[in-house]
Parts: sequence; structure tokens; C-alpha cells
Amino acid sequence: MLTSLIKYLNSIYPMSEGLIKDIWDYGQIKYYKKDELILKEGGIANYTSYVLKGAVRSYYLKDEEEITTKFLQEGSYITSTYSYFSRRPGNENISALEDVTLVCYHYDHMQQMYKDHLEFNVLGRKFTELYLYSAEIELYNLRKTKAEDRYRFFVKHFPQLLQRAPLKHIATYLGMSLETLSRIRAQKR
Amino acid sequence: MLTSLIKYLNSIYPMSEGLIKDIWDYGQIKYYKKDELILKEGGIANYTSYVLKGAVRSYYLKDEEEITTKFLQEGSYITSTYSYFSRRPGNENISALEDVTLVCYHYDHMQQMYKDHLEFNVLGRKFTELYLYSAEIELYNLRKTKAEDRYRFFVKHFPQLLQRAPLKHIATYLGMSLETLSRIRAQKR
DNA sequence: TTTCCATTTTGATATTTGTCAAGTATAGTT
DNA sequence: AACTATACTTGACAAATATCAAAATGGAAA
Repeated sequence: MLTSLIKYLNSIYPMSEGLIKDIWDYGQIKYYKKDELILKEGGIANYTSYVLKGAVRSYYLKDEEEITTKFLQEGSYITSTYSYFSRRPGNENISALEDVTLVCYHYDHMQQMYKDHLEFNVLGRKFTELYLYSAEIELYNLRKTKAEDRYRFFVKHFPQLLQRAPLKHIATYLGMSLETLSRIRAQKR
Repeated sequence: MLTSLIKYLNSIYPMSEGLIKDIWDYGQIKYYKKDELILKEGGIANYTSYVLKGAVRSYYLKDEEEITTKFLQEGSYITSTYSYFSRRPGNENISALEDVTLVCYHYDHMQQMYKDHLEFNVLGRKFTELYLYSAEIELYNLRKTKAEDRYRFFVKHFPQLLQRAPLKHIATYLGMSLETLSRIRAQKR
């Protein structure tokens, strides 16, 4: 189960025996059913998790409405950035878009590994760089004032997600109402 | 000049003698006059720079119009994330909002330091985590559909920037027209 | 000071988008 | 198949915002 993750990490930066052992030992495989909550708001995000199978999304509540902030699929890490790094309760929820399999690492174990294996920081740095880059792409897109432009960008860059996520989530993710999104789609046909 | 940076880095993670020496040796102090271009689109971002004094902004052009993507002040690092990490030409420009003093590190020197001093990766990781967190805050703000809400958030979190940046840049940064921003400000009085 | 230029404000109008409401389609269950 | 819940679409209207144009303000330079 964990082999794919280890192969992946090793391809990015070769790890020592000891680190590989820790990755094995500390990784907890967890299964979630579709629509099950992986992280609930008000709690502290204690885990970063690698998605082995399925897709998840994170969202927060704004006057009863769910505003989707992220979609993550196989091969990505997921956590609530704010809560995980600050060690405080956050307002983000994470839920399973489909049945999901995760490898979860506790914050304390992550810190232990960063401390025991300095090389692990290379991986940590590179991954965070990657996610920072993704975040900036999204920022770039959200600053467009036209809803249609934002949708076009989404279709081009995340076509798979159109199949995996319901429109209502894509709409709030793109900062527009469900109806606006539906109309944009209609006029493209 | 560089002492403030070294103190700062050391407070986050204690550095070895050798690393401190490299930080000294590789750091290039550069001065830019207000409105001078620090990075021009179409070029590769070869440097990450730490802002010692002044403020800068990055932007890209969208049909003749400058869309501001970032404001950075003293104590922050600045580069064009995409171009710097991918080593390809990007479409981001960086320019000085005021007279600016930077400490600049070339990409190759950064890689050299990451390689020669594994501990430097701890710093790299922590900083990137911080910037990732900031990016997510901005994403959170930009997903708000009401322009006024976005402005309110900006005022609350970056009040200093109201004094340092002209409204036209703040407007595009917040994904709204200059006129809309001006009206929002008018009605708050 | 006066002039000049950039910044900001204000006004009028067109467009886009949100909201509420109703309807249709679809997938899953019994 | 019939039933149900959910997802999606469409319509009508109101609200928010963009756009174009012009005026006011402020600051820098002559």
C-alpha cells in the first residue's frame, strides 16, 4: 500500500534507510466513505495525509453556505494549512468527494522526522514549494473579474475535476454562484 | 547591512558557521529607485530577494492592464514563484513601490546552500510554509463575491499598504475596478 | 506660485452576476 | 417501475460591478 508513496518520495529525493523505515512506521492507512468528514472545523488538524485513492475537498462555512477552498486528488497531500501549521483550531472542513484511501502522518511524527532526518526537510521544502506554486496559480485565476474567464481556466487546468466534483462545489471554489456557473456552461453549447 | 537578515534567520533556526558565511558571501545588496523594474516579464527569475528596506509589488499584464499579484514589504522574500522554481521565463514583473534595498541570492547559490548545508532546508521549508499560508489567506479573501468584503479584509490585515500603494494597484490586487474601490471607500465615510 | 501630471472621485449607463423561485433531469433505493 | 433526494437548468428581477467620461484633488517640478 505504502510502496507507491515511498517510490514517489524517493524519486524526488533519495531517502536513507532510517527515513524510509519511519515513513513506513508512522504512516497510518485510513479509509473514508464518500461524503465522510476527514477533518471537522473547530478541531486542530493533526495530520497531513497523502491521497492514495479517491478525491477530497476542503471547505468552510459562510452563513450556512459551504465555500470550497481546495480539491485534491490521488498523489497529493492534504491538510488544513492554517490549523496544521499554527496548531490551532481552524474553520476548515475536509470531506471525501469519493471513497478515499489516505496515508496519514501525525504532526508530531512529522516534526520527529524533520528532526531525525535532516534530508526529510528537502522533501518538505520541495513539496511546499509545489503547493505554493499551485496556490499562486489559483490566485491568478481568482483575480479575474469575469466569471467565465475563471471557469475557462478551471476547465483547461483541471478537466478531471469536472467529472469528480458536483457543480455547486466548483461554483463556490471559483467564487461565483451555482446559477452563474450553470449559465456559463449552457452558453458554451 | 546583512546582519538583520542573519539574526532573523538564526532566530528561526540556528545556523552553522559555514552556512552563515555562505549567507554573507552569496548575498548581493541591490538598490532600486521607486518604480524601477526589479524583474521584467519574459525573463527568468534568477534571484530570491529579501527586502531590507522599502516595498515592492509584482504584477502581470492583461490586455495592457497591470494586474497586481503581490505586495511585499521589509522582512519578506520576493521572487516570481513560477519562473524561479520552474527555471522558465514567466509573465510576472516585479517593481519597486518605493526606493528599495534588497539582499539577492542567485538560484544556483541557493541550490548550493541547500546541498552543502542540509539545515538550510529547514529554513527553506519553514519560509515556504509561511508563504503558502499567506497565499491561502489571500485565496480565502478572493473567493468572496462582494468587493466590499474583500476590501474590508485588506484594510484589516494590511493597513500599512493603504499608505504605500496607490489605489489602482490595490484594486486589481483585490480583483475589482479602480472606480468600485473608490466608491467603497467613499461610502465608509 | 503656477503648471503639469498622476491620482482619485463622481456621474451616467450598460453588463454582469446574485437571488429567489420554479422546473427538469438524474441517480440511487425500494 | 415508482419514489425520493439531489443535482442541474432556466426564468425573471434586483443588486453589484464594469465601463466610459469628466471633474476634482494632490503632489512634484519649473
